[in-house]
Amino acid sequence: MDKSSGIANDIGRSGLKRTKHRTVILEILEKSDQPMTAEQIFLKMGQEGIAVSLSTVYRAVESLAQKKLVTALEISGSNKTLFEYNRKIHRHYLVCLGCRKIRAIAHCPLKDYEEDLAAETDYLISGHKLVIYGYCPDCRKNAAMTPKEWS
Amino acid sequence: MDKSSGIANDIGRSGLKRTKHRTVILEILEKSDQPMTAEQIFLKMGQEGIAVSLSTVYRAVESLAQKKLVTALEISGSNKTLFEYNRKIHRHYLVCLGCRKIRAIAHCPLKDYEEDLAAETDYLISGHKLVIYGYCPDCRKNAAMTPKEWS
DNA sequence: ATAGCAAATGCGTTTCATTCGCAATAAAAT
DNA sequence: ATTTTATTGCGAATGAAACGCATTTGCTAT
Repeated sequence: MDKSSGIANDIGRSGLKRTKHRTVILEILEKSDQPMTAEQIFLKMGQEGIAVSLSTVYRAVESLAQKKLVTALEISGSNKTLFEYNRKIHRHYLVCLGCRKIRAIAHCPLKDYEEDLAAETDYLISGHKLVIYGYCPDCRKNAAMTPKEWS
Repeated sequence: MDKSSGIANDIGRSGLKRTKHRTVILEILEKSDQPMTAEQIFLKMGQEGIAVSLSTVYRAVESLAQKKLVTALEISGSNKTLFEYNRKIHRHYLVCLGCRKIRAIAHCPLKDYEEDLAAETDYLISGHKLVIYGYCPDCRKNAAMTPKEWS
């Protein structure tokens, strides 16, 4: 079996034990175009015939997040934590208030701003989190629908 | 009693009943330089000798938030919702990862960016949420301390 | 004012995401 | 192969927030 590349090996290299469950979880996240909740991962594994306990999914995503293999997102509008495969690219999110789909934004408009802010406040800036809310093209027509809160 | 200005009257004008509890809660938030959790408000009221049920605090901040008199913040690092008096100014937050103090930032670097993004994605942009993380001047020296997660 | 009504409150209970304890199991180290 | 150590399963615990319902309080029209 190939041990020098792939997701399973990323886990090994991280210092975590390379278990079946963690491998599958990371693969599921890698394939998903949307961040997923622990429960969604759990259900997906069930569909794929992989028996796993929900606690294990929680513990797996937590350890994978600690090792930076996945990223945990807290995007309001749901009280559930979302997890996504860490593609090692700094990105932001555009959340559709209609269908709740999450779209990643590659461009970061804040690079320069952080420097200005550091100079102004004398803070040591570590990073930032930006989420933008709106309605996607498909949902624009229905934008009058219940505007779910976001702030 | 003055009925044409002040916090109590803001509540009345919002369509909510002007109750003692809601008035006190809004006053507490107005005086606080930090956003507060429901429980902090509850405790503060206790200190001030005002008997109130925690459920009531939750319901009060919820209704006040609905009427836009207070703003609910979900800043990760704690799973508790923070509430702040709505000073009707669009603002962002600078969270110190050391002492967890929250400082408001008046300048918003995203005004132009939203337009570009709308043009690029064909989304109807409603708003955004930006939180910046770092270490305040006091905490910089200890920046090596356990860096609490923020993403 | 005051009676009548809808909204707000208290208190206890419930929900729901997430975490934890502990015994059983599987992965890495020796 | 055997020991060591991390991971898993299961059920129970936690903790923030929501809820049901009986009671009380603020408004509003008389």
